[in-house]
Amino acid sequence: MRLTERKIETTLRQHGYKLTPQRRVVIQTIVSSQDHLTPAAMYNKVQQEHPNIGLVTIYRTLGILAKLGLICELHAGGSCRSYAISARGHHHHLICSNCGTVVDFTGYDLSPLEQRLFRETGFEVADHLLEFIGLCQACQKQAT
Amino acid sequence: MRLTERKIETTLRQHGYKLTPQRRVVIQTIVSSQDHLTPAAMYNKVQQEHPNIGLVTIYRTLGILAKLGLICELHAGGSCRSYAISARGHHHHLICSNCGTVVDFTGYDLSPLEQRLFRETGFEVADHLLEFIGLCQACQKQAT
DNA sequence: AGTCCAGATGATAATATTTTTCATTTACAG
DNA sequence: CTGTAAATGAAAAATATTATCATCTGGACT
Repeated sequence: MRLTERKIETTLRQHGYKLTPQRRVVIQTIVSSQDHLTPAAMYNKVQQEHPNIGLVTIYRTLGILAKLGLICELHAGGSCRSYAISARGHHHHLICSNCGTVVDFTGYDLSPLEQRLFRETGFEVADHLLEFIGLCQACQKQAT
Repeated sequence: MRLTERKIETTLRQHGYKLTPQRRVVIQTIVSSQDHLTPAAMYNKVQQEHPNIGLVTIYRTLGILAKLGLICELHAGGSCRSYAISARGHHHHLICSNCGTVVDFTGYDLSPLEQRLFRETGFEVADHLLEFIGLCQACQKQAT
């Protein structure tokens, strides 16, 4: 279950951020996008309807949303500054290498592995990065 | 077991790349480094002993080594253009968020999960990205 | 050891990306 | 409605990355 526009706006306010029209546009754009967006890609999308919104605002807004955990930074696609709307709770991502579609999944627990790693290496694992790259169903058909 | 200088040099030759002194320096630097290096960081290291090696060469060499799978691109650290020497065969990384040390580990198989994802989402998974971020033993003690 | 040439290098320029600065505007608490 | 702290856009600055090109060199071949 992905976050809704409303939920994101509430969270922003709760953290003392103002809800400007520009921020609403950025939020709406990322919520309604199935794939992940770089700042530049989002700027292009946003420009079509709102030519007065600057790239800097996109950067700033994406930065805030990422800091609050409302959007997720993806690495497996081309760019490393690429964001997708977040799901509630802990989850991981499946990314289509062809169309960029991002699908979330939950229910995979890495803590047994983290414990193994602690025993074997002494590393105290604090976080992890897990993404899958492949072809979504639609793009598989297309390739046939 | 990490790749050795010799193994990397052999592979380079096998692929038709020349073994220049500059490339030797880059290889030696990354092989002897415990942590991951960005092009800029490697440039700084290399500059101390070899002030005549240009940053462009660092970029080019790291690009080649990455393409041949001799070094691994890491994302979990600060930068997304950060490389560590590769281990033989399929493996994953543990990265210390404090000192940057990279430890490889093997023996963790994600294919059951990939199969589950295929059943549930229809995604045909081709690759994955798995990194762990935490504190290595030395940095844990230091923090105490 | 000497020759040759595809490939490599470094300097420079060009391009792309991200962050800073700052005067002006605006959301929203009171 | 007002005051103010925060946000915005434009421009500049700082970083990061890639392309161009004249020159140089590793290594295959004698």
